[in-house]
Amino acid sequence: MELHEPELRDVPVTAVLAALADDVRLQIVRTLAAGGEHVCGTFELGISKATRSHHLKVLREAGLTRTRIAGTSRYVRLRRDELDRLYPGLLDAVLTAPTRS
Amino acid sequence: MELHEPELRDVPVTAVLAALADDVRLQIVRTLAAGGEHVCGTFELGISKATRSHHLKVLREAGLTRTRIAGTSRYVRLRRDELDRLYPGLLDAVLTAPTRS
DNA sequence: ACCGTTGTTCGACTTTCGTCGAACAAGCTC
DNA sequence: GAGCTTGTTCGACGAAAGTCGAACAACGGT
Repeated sequence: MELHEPELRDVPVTAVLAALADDVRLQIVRTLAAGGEHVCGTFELGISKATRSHHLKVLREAGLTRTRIAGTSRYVRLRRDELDRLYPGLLDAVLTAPTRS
Repeated sequence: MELHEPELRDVPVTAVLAALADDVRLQIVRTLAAGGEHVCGTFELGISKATRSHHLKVLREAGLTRTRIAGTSRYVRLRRDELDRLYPGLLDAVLTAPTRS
């Protein structure tokens, strides 16, 4: 399986912002921001696995996450260092924002 | 004319991000970031005035801009101080991003 | 009062997006 | 290999967003 993980500098800012402008994806990012790798299936999102797969794809193709395949599972992690370097303050601003349901 | 200009803290982060996640609106924000007030009609956007009006409304209702009415013109300005206070780094990160396209 | 300017609002249309069930692919275990 | 688990892909659907022309409203000037 070929995973499309673009260079962050090749992704339009608007695509990065659009990826973050969704409640479900923001919840995923918040979870990932705790650090480390997370298995796709362990997110508590209240959506179908098809939709979860879709959102994770959006995040990955926006350059926000990286995915490692191991067996039947996929381990996702936030590309925090790269994000902080290219968009300093962005992630922090989004993550420290109040979690209005 | 009643202008809807919400308190920034009452706007969901996702709405702020969504407002910024559009090329036309980002161009408007970049122009406004130069400082001062700008008359609606002076933006060079290559779109119809109906569409321009729509985008300015989105920005205003996302808490990003403030509009002052004077005669038949409207003067728009960026709510930079409030934005920097509530989302430190966000605007800078977006504005310093390469202007691809 | 008339006309031009400025900007909003109203359909209408097209495209994009979020969502799901079903089918599929790949791996693990027995 | 059979069966289970994990996750993606494929339509399909409804909702939302971007776009426009046309109509409208408000103001200013002559």
